[in-house]
Amino acid sequence: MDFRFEVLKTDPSGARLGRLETPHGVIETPAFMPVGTLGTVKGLTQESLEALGTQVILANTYHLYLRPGAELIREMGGLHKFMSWPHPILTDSGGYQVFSLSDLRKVTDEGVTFRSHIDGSEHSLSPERAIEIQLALGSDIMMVLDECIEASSSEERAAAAAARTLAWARRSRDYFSEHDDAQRQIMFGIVQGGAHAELRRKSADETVQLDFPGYAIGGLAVGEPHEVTCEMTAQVTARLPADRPRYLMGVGRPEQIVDYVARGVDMMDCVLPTRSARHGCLFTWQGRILIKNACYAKDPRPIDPACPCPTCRRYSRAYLRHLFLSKELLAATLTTLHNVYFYLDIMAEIRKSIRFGNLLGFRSDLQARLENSVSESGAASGTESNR
RNA sequence: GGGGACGUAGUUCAGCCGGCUAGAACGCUGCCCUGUCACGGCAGAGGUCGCGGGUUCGAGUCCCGUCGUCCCCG
Repeated sequence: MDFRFEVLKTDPSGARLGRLETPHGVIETPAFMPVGTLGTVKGLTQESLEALGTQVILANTYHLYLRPGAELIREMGGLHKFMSWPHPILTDSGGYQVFSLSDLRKVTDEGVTFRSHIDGSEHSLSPERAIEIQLALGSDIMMVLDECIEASSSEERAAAAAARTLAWARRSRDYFSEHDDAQRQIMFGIVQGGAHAELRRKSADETVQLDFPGYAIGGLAVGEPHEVTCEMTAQVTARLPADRPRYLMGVGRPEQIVDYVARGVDMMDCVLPTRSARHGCLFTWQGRILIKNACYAKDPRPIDPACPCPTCRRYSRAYLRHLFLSKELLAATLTTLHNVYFYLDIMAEIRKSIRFGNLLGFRSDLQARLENSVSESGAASGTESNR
């Protein structure tokens, strides 16, 4: 096996500095994984991702299965080769689509039946099939198929989804162990349990029994308050083995990420930096900028004067706003470049602060900076960064 | 000189035989986005219907005048 995870240092907060070796390279943790659902981080080239220092990206089983198809990607030599990304890739199983495409699917113990959002055709995804597809894609880390539910779900509903996810995890593991000929991939189990602490603990314990090389925490940040996300995360990480990576799925905002890391999370992914960029919301060390706002029409400054990213080195807010209002493609590219850089930068700072045993200090600094800028009414304040 | 069209939000236009609290699209302003169906979603501001008379219970809608724009014929 070319996989190895090691925790290099633990911060007083509970945060962990680590490294996850994969056949396609090392992931320094805590890590943020930009989302590239269809084998592309929308708006960016692979060269750009590399230049930004992206360690690992996330792709999606359900979407790639529908188009261009798992077999095609296998024939093309696997996803790494197909998309020319020789670095680590994590594939989500399609479990989230069980949740987000809810009006197009039907869930049973056997698996999920979907109607394609592309052409309406019917497809079924079983735990085994999800692994089979991910074996064809050849991702470094694959996820078991799980059932993600609404944050407001009752205890009964959450218990049922957790039980089903556990049963699916067992089937996934068994199928994987029988079909993993190349042994170049690993699989993570997923903890569910809704917003119910007792269920979260139970799901964590039972999933750990199945002995996965890493564990994900799913079904959070789907509408519940941040404090609840933190509490559920803490309940779970307290029960996960310390020597395995933990992946909190689908989070989060920059200031929230620190809180998750402080609860022992090693990996995260989120569409926020990429989707928000395409919708004109830019993250900076001084808070968020809504670049479409009129106050930036004649603003010659970059998004963040302290940011060394390719966009901030060269382009003004006024120009970016113009690109946005004109619906130019370059708007998405330049803003995504910045937001992804910012997220990776935050992670680098987080790792640095853990190395110094001071994540909580970093956390309060960040909080203070963000609050300061908000009180100056967000937008046009010309404050320089103190980084 | 004669004849004919048209003048309604910033823009392009809808408003049938008179009953509207005058609409749409785009634009404008603001907000949202958390394992991506979605360069998307939501909300808001903005009009004395060219102007002046008249008919009518009631006129953006009908009549007269007037100003403006455009077209056709001399």
